[in-house]
Amino acid sequence: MATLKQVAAHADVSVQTVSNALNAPHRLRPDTLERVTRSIELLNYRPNRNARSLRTSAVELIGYCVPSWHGGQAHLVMDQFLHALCAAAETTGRHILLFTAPSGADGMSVYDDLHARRLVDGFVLSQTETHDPRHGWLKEQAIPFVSFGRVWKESTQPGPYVDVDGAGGCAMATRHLYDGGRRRIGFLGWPRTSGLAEDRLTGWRDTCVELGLPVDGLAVHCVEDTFDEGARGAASLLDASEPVDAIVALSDVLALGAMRELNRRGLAAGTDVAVTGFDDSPLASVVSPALTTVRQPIDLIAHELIDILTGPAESEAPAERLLQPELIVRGSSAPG
Amino acid sequence: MATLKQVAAHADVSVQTVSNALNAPHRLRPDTLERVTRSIELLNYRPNRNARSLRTSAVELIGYCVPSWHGGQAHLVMDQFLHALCAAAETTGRHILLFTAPSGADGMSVYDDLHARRLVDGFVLSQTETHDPRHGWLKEQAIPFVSFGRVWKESTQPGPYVDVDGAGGCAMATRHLYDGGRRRIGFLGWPRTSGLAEDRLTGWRDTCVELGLPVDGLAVHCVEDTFDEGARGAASLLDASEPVDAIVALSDVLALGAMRELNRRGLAAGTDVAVTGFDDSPLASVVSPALTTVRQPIDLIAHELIDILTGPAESEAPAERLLQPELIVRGSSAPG
DNA sequence: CGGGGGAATTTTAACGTTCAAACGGTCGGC
DNA sequence: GCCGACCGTTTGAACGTTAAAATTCCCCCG
Repeated sequence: MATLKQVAAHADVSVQTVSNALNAPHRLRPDTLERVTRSIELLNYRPNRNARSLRTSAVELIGYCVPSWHGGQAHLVMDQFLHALCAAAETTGRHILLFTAPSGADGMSVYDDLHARRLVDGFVLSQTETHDPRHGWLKEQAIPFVSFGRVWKESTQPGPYVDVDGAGGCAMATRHLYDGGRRRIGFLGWPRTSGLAEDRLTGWRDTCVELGLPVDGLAVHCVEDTFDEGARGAASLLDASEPVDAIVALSDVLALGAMRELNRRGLAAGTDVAVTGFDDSPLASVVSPALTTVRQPIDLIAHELIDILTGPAESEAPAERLLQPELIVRGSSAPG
Repeated sequence: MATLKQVAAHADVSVQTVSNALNAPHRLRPDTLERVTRSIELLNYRPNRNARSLRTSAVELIGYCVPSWHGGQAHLVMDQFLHALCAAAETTGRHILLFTAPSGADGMSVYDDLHARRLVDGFVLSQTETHDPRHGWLKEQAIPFVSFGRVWKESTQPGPYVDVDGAGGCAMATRHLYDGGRRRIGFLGWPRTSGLAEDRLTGWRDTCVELGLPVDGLAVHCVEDTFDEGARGAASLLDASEPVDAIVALSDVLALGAMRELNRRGLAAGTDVAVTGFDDSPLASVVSPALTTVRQPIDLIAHELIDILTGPAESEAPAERLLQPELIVRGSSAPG
């Protein structure tokens, strides 16, 4: 494996000149640059990242804690997210380093260790939970990080974040259903302990109120994210004295459960009752009619995360970016 | 951030002694070790990985190319796999570095670059395709790697691999259905161009033949991995002059599609017609009755991959490990 | 033609670690 | 009481790179 020294010898210049050819080419006279470049290519030289990192004390690696799948609740879009994050990092010459850590405060030593041993420059956090201890701790340690997802139920966000406007997404879905002629729109959610669920619920409720649609008794809180719970929730909305003609679900899984229930009752999803989901997971396109759903702008999220993390040292206020999701209209929400 | 030199000064020994305290403690006299250890803890010293890597030329990082999700076809267990791989790597003090690369031969320069620039020691390959060019190329370049998944349709495997016995898995499922009293078992697969599909098909076919069950006309090749295709395939098996009483599906998605079709016809999955899937994806537990499915031993796979990659230099023959999957029996395959 | 000055290049030193060799001390054997 | 062996520790050098300072080069101006 060729080193800087060998390239220098070959091009008959000093080592530093070769280094400059790569890191600050404008400093070289065109003919020298040309000569050095040729030697570099001829010897197939690649800079040794470790030596570089040792000198500059920057490893160009970003830590990401790969979440453990706690019982059933899967992250159906995690592979998309990781791919996007990776691609975004690579546009800046960086890479993603994966690691595992216990959740909660117990995991902090892992973050600390990775940073102290200089395996990573900083972290991208996801799977943010209410009262997530990581943000405050990292900020205190002055370890660079950015969070995908807000720390719910905190008065102020410790540190920079990127998040998707869940309320806005559900509002879009609700308005879309209204535009399709729906006038009694139910909501399938999770318990209110989840900040994310609360956010999305708000989007549906506010929009309904704004449009003059009813909301009382139209929000169902499913206890877990399964087809069955979605079906059960849908059933209760359909069995009401005045049944719904549309359902906004907090997740694709709940939405698919609802569609199953419609199917079971001989109702056509998208014709008799419209349904929308959230996340545009791979499931959405695997059913028929295909599921109308709210897609998070994953590539943009990843790009913003990397941008914030690798951008100029944060000024006074940490960056806070709330991105708008996109409504993917498919068959399940055809006009009624 | 404390360095070796500072710890040495504090403990009043040489730098090398501190280094030995960490890497070869047996060389120190107990009292010296004790003293050095105390200084290390007091100063909260952590070895700088870059300096270490520069000296030893081993980065303790393993590259993994995060697959891009090509249109719909999602990797529902990829998050589990990544978590397991990460955890396995960490037991050896290593970590996973993610990257993206174009598929096919075009991506080889990325692998080459990562290795040449010393960002990784070696690679774990997955999403192995028929005639995958990566294995041969990496072997030729003498870059360490191990593959999850065989290179199908090659006479000999270039390099070490870990794989799951798909034929065995489907055989288990088939035998399980037989034991539950099923005597006419259909198979939902993919086109034969996929080595993986062929492997699983074989397991079903051979077992049926062995048990004296019919196979003619009982294998359907779905063109894509969707609920609809699964439903369509199931329909054709049910519409036959002599309908099936059980279905072995190549994937959980196809199995769920089949269950939907049963549902639509007023048949009870698990009672009237038994169904099994493959992968134990999060979907399996999200339906009711829950799906009987073949689970790949993900943790074991990850462990074996890391073991092979980080183990002693390969001897004559590269390691080849074929692991047995596990049948997860749930409601969808209740005895008929 | 000598000097000034900016551009191009080289020299020096350092980043933090580990390897290999050298060193000093202690002990047992002859 | 000297030599050799061994153990524990230190010294010197190197891994491959870049920042900063120093030097050389080249050209222009007075």
